[in-house]
Amino acid sequence: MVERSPSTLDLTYAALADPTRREILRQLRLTEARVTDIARPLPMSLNAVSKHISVLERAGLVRREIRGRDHFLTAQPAALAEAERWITDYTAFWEHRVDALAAHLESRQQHPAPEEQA
Amino acid sequence: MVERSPSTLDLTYAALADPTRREILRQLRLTEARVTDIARPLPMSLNAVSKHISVLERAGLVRREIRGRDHFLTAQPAALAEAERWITDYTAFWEHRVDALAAHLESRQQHPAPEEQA
DNA sequence: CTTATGTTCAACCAAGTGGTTGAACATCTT
DNA sequence: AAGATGTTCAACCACTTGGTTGAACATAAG
Repeated sequence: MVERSPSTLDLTYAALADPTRREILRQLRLTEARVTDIARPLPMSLNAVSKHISVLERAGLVRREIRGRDHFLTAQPAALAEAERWITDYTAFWEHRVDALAAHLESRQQHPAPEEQA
Repeated sequence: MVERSPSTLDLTYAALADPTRREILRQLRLTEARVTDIARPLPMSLNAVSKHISVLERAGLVRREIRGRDHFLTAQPAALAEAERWITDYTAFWEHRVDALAAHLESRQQHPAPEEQA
């Protein structure tokens, strides 16, 4: 019942967990686009797309610039940095362990410890 | 109503979107652990933790090995590869664009010489 | 055999998600 | 002013999620 507000990392990963939202981001790699432009190729209502965009916006992955009645969206790839770093740090930890294991095995192969057996 | 089954990427990002599950993964960096071991430091019931572990398992991020009554969990960092690649590919696209823009501006500023390549 | 330990299953609940439709609001065009 | 276009807001719905409790199941230990 503590209901803390979700962290940036939570929001980012949750936003990326939906294929429609990833598709929207992919669409925004090329250029900015209006809500309607983004919705056109997607197999759902404009309102549904509008909701997806809010999720992306809340996660900081997309920024909105209102010009007249049009809302132009641009992707904010920098917002992915934290999410990427979590994974790379995590896997880096493993690569270190694998390296250590490899080094250990190699050293044992070259100078076999007498009290251990393969 | 088409209700396709969620992709691996969906499952992975959804699994990472919860701080409890990230904490579980962090705990499993060091060594394998039993469900009870994982649950002990967490501020929720064992059953809740059991559910979180299922989510991680369904995403392939954790593997379970049953020995007697104990279920030993090990992290599977390789399962993060696809999720990481999506982000790196995405941001790489941007870095390319930024590089291209920088090169363009620089070449225009410096000289009519078309020698780009740092 | 009986009891304690480790884990899941099942039912429940409140809140969130991903979609819908219909209305409202804002702005551009005629 | 009137109409068309772009977008959000609000209500609704089915489903999922993250938590709970209580029971059941599986195995280890006395």
